[in-house]
Amino acid sequence: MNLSQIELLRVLQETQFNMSKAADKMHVVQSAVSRQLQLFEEELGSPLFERQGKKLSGMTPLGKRIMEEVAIINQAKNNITTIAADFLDSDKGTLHIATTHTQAKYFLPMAIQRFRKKYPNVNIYMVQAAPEQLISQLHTREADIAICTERLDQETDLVLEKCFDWHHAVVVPHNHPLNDGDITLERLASYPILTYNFGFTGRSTIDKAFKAKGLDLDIVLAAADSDVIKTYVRLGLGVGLIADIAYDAAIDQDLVIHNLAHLIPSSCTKVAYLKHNYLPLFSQHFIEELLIAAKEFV
Amino acid sequence: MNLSQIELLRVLQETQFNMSKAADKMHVVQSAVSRQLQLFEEELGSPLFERQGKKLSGMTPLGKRIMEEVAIINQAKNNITTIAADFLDSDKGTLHIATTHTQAKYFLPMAIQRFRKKYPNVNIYMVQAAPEQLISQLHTREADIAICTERLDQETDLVLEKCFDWHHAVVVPHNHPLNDGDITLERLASYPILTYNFGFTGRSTIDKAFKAKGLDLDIVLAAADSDVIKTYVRLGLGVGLIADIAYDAAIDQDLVIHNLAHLIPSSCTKVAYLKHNYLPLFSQHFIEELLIAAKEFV
DNA sequence: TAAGGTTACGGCGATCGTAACGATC
DNA sequence: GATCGTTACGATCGCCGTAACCTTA
Repeated sequence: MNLSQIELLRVLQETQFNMSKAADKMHVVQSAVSRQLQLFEEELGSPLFERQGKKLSGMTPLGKRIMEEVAIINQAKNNITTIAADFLDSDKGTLHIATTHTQAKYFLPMAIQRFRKKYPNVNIYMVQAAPEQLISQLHTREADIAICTERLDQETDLVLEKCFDWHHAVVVPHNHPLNDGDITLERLASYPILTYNFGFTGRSTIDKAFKAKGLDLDIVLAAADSDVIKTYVRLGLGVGLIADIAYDAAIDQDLVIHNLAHLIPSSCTKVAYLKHNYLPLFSQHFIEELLIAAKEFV
Repeated sequence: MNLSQIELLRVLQETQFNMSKAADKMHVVQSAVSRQLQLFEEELGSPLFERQGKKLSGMTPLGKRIMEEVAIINQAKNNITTIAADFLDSDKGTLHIATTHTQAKYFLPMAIQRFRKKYPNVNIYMVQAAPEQLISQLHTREADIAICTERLDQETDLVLEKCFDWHHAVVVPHNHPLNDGDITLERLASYPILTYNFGFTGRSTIDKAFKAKGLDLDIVLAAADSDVIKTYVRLGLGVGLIADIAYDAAIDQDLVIHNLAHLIPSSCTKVAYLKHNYLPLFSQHFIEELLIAAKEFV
């Protein structure tokens, strides 16, 4: 048994058991992968993968159990290199942040600006993705830190820290009838709606609130991006349901915002990272910066 | 980085940083160890060991931190081979039990006899040691399971399961004056005492009980072994303070036993094994057998 | 001088890449 | 025939062991 065999198992899982792709990822030829897998299975005495013909089609019960240990080993191995690098020079490195558009544009800029000043030699990569992909990016180490609102709570192998609570809001042009009188969910539902894609930026909370009142929404446009929504609100397509933090008082003067705190439950933006995963000091400091920025942000 | 380097770190720790001994344990020559350590430290970029001249004298802060990950990797690696072997044939293997004399002689026989019947192909090795060594034997994998009374509670990386409670008792010859009238700690303290070595079989509980009353014990003989104590009680050296479970009604007819349940707090025999350490099915069954035997035992 | 560690060097074997072949869609 | 995997074979490079040397108790 050796570490490349252990890593191979992880890569095979990531490539859905495709040896050729795994070979590419590991920078070796495909036949090397084939042989190493054979050797490893031979050493253990039983197959780890189910096979259909020659292709791998899944994992055996033994394989699944062993993957738990494999994941532990890979993480500890990565920790060793990270810890050592951090010890050598804790001001240098790379920070991969996975987040959604709304957070990247409205919440993160302040924290990132300050962080850059403290750590000019840290490269920041911002990975934008849908919330459901953020978690898998943590697991595949494409991202070190994930920041978002949805879908983080049920994961048991993540460390979560709350940043700030926010509410949804309506944005409409100045001449819109919604600007007169109280706003209710019923009134809102009578207009064409522009809001986030499902799974984005508290969309599930929106749906739940309307559903609880038996209201159907006429969603004419769904986007991952608050700015896209605002653009089409300006064009008169309907009323925009966005995060209140996505309204910029300076730029969005041509739109009127009405907070829906009393109608739709608040959402919470959180930062997440893998449990048992060593984060370099600068990453830990970035999280601190984030929490400070969050307090000022609300 | 490779697995033998990881294992080397563990072995170096076990040998108190002696490369020559580590080389022996790993079945390679000493120069190979020297080079592999150099290579590994070079790869990480900083030394893991403190040095006095050429000799290793301790671990650097970095080294200590990295040893945590090393321990995780080694354990997971061992788990992989154990799981695979267990999957191949779960009725075969080796069980290393570390325990003290009292448990081995008076508690374990029944459980072991039954276990042998179920698993005739499992080799049982009984490692006898002082309680304080049992834990380190778990860590070094000299033992899979430890059974004893003392010193297990504060360890956070062990899984503990309670077996049974027992009390201390006095054993004296038939003609001894203690056989007449009530027994008190004060009366006991007026006789020469024979009991366990410190650290063994609830000795600390005994000391605490007498100390609480301000009594000094005149200990004429301390042994690790209940039978040694009984032998010298028979020779008239004094009164024996032993575990009640170490009195065998059939064999010890020439001695009178008085239970001290009302004078000395009870002790608890526990079974312990490493957290996150995969135990083969037969080992898990042995523990179950142990718990059943414990219920019948009291 | 014994015990512990380093360095240089030669040999062996593990593992890789090339390449030809087999299977499955 | 494109994709995916296996097997055979030659070459290379990593790692070990031998051996000579260094350092400290």
